[in-house]
Amino acid sequence: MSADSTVEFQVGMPRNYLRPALLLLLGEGTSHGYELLEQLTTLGVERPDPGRVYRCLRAMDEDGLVQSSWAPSSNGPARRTYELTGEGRDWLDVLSGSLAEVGRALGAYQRRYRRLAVQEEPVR
Amino acid sequence: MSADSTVEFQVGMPRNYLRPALLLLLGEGTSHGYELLEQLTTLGVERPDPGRVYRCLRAMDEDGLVQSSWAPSSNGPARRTYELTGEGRDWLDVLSGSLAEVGRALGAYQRRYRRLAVQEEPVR
DNA sequence: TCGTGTAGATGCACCATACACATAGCGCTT
DNA sequence: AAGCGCTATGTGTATGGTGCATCTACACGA
Repeated sequence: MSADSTVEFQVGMPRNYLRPALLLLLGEGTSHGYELLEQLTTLGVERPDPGRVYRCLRAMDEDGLVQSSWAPSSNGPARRTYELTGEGRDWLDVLSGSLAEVGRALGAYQRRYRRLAVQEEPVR
Repeated sequence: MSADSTVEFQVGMPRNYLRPALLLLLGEGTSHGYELLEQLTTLGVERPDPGRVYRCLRAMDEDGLVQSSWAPSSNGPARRTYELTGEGRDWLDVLSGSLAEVGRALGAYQRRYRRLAVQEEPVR
């Protein structure tokens, strides 16, 4: 960085990314919040907020995208396990399509950035 | 959609996408807010909010990422033209890197989604 | 002079996100 | 049995990004 940069700024994952991410994980297999919390890191959610994840799951439950049921654990308290519903599966398809569009836009960004980068730094 | 879906939900562009988008456009050439507003659609910002764009430009001006100056227009009111500074160029590099990471995560998402899609619908 | 396009800007409400914190079961050690 | 750490699920709340409405002002043609 050329300056000291008291400016701090970060870009993040797409808006409302949590829902499609959880839907995908649940599409891969029934699971519970605590486990999903760990698996989210494999989808780009660096340090998932437990509160947000649990709230999101409950919201999707109320919306009928997932179905929940309690299941005992061998080494801890009971778990609320979530299962993808048909409607949830449909939404997974829709949202993955939206994310694909976002991905394409980001691809366009990268191509234009690289074009800019090589023409400004032909040296090196 | 299988159900009536009173549920409406949309994923959007990455959080704080506007800043890197504007920095890229300004990297491609000095411009003014109203023009940038139109060019943003080419970077995935579907219906850019004028208020937000102007505010973002002013904020980057205060942060020293861009430099502004007034220029007369041939067919309308004067324009505040923005030019990328060295620090702005540095931030463009940083932010495009972050966006690349987001893009990679989205790529991972898509691969896993497709794997799921083909294994559940081997027909067709 | 009235409408339309250009150009820039403010006010504000909403909602996603981030962060802190609370609760509780279970196994293990002291 | 008490304390500790891990598992597991939540609630409360502040912050701030985002969307929407609105305002001003200039230029130009009908």
